[in-house]
Amino acid sequence: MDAESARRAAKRPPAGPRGETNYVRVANRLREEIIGGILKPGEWLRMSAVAARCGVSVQPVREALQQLEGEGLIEIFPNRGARVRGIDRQRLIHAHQIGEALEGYLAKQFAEEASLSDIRKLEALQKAHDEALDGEDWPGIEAANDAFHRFINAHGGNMEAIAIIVRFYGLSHSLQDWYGRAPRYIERVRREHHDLLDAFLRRDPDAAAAIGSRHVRGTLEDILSVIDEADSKPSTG
Amino acid sequence: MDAESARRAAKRPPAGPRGETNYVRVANRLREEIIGGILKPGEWLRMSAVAARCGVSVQPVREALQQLEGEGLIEIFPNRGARVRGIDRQRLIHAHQIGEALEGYLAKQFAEEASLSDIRKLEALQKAHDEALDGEDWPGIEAANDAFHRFINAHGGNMEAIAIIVRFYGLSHSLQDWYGRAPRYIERVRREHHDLLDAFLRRDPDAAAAIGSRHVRGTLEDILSVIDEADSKPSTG
DNA sequence: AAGTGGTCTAGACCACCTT
DNA sequence: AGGTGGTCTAGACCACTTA
Repeated sequence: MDAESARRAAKRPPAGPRGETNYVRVANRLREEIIGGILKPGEWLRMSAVAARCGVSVQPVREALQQLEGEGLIEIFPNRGARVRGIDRQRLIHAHQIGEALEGYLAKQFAEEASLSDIRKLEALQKAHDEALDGEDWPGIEAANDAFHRFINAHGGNMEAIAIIVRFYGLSHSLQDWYGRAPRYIERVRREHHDLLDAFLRRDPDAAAAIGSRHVRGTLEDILSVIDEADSKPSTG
Repeated sequence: MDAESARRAAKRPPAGPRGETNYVRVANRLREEIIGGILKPGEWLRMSAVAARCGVSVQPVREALQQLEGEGLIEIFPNRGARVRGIDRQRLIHAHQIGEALEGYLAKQFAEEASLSDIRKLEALQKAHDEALDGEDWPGIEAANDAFHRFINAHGGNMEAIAIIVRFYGLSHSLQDWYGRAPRYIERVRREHHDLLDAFLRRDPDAAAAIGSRHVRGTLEDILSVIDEADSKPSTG
């Protein structure tokens, strides 16, 4: 007896115990697995396999996949199948250009509109980042870095812009384990965060925009150099 | 006999004559109708009705709707239904902020990288815009304006950024019939296009970025003032 | 020519709302 | 309770790829 039959025989708790439907649950699960790197870029998603894994029929899976394609996470080839969208060099560059434009804009907006107490809160977040850096606490570094940028970006309340940025970070998230530990990268991030804070305290929107943009551009350059290095000597495990 | 039965009885031209599947066709059709303003913001989409209208069963419609939700065009409430996403004031502002950031960035990039012959082509596009303006040829004005901006934005080849901008223009597209004909708006657009061209010819990326951003911001301000005006005296038909 | 796997339909099921 | 309309499953169908 397979998992599905067992589930169906087990009375009737399968369909949404709460307000959740199956296709939403499947979409959430696949989204997490893609962003978390469990499902690798380029990997094919066979619908019947996903359906079996989630204990549902194929149709809710199809709907989840359609949603994820709309979000840009996978690509569906009609009558062929679906696979996790790869991140080639071009797409990485484009994503970071978008991030450059948006994070520059949002940093400028923060410089114009943030209160002094907002800036103090941001300083506290950066203090946590500095401490994680000093302790070489890698998960802590990533969390503190995310918190720092999220505080700036979310300040104006533009949820749509944040969604775009989050999606773009999600893209390169699976790469962070590679490039994220280079000492030069780490120290550039620390310095630029402090430069940003200075610009905010000086109330200098143009400087904040320039630093915010350059911050993202620097990340792209670091990633590309790590990729190129790995390409030239693929022996390194 | 209903339309669906008739279609199925008619031999076998229903399923994709080419490489097109039904859910793709339905998604494209709904997307066009939403962006084109045929389906109004806030309107509910009953799945069985859409299915009947497109001559398919309800399931391809569901998949199309999931995709459109992923793209942000509609919102789906599980077990309730789907409706075209409304554009409230907040969302309009947020969309234009994103456009401001991206179009500024792309104008800067164009100023840095475009060849002289590219700029000459852009001048020709603006000449067409000017002539449409002088002739008060409203469809021509809109087409020429789109062509002008598309030429700048597409120059760097960042398809993802263009997709975001197109989506954001699609949002306010249905409003253009209202605000688009105000003489002051029209003349501002003409002047700023020429300012952009000047900045490109001077090879001044920073000026191009500033003008490109202000161009979008000006559009937002015009739209908001028209909306506020309509709000304060709703008698105008 | 068979196999694999995506697509579509019909109908059952069930959540939510109305009476 | 009944109605409306969204959701799910099973199986048929078909496009595309193997021999």
